[in-house]
Amino acid sequence: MKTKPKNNWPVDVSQAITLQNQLAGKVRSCPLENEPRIISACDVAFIGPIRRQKQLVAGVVVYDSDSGEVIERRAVIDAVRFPYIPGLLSFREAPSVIKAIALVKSDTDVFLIDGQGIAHPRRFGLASHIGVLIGQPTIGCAKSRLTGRAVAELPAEKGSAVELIDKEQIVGVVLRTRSNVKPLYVSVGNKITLPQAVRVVLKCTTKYRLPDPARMAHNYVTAVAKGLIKADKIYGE
DNA sequence: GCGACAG
DNA sequence: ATCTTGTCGC
Repeated sequence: MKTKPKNNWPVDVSQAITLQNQLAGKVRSCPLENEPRIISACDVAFIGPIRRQKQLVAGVVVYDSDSGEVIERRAVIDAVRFPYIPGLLSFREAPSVIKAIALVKSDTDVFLIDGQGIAHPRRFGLASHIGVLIGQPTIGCAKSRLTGRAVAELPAEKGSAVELIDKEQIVGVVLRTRSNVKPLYVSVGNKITLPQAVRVVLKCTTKYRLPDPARMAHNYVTAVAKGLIKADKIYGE
């Protein structure tokens, strides 16, 4: 019989932190070979009222940045197995996101993840964790700050960016994707450089704060969570 | 001990 | 993340 490629997800906080410190050494910020065209955005939505959220929806939207069209999209329903703890978000969302990514048939140049990459206390946020486990390029694209401070005042115009520094290290950038609107926090997830990550985010951001594929992924998983669209596969009971 | 804290 | 109405501004 065959051995199923299974990952060991800690159930304990100290074990989770130890694993992050261990896997952080596998993150690579090497340049992306060719110009990224196919961008796959991943996001998660929770099912039910705030108290009874025992399941979540993890989804992926494969986007062609040349045509602006969606090539493919997949979603899975899974059981929630870890609480939300700042700094340990990946243990709550990554297992399910990886299951959704496994259903995607199209090839992807880079994955856009809703959360931090190395802009994390242990340099191993959700985007880095997913990137290392799937061995693919990932970009951390968060809507708020986890750690670090901007080195300067961020101009109000779209396109402006200032470095995000944490403990003497440049861990990401605060990026204005829309004039006079709260910025995004972009960081390297895996197998990409920070300048390239910023370029990708700006390239697929048109009229909203979030990059188009990220926004589409968010709307998609929200619709599945509300039962308006069917999931491709159900794992959790 | 106090404040901060991705989704 | 989720709950939840109207309101201010381009």
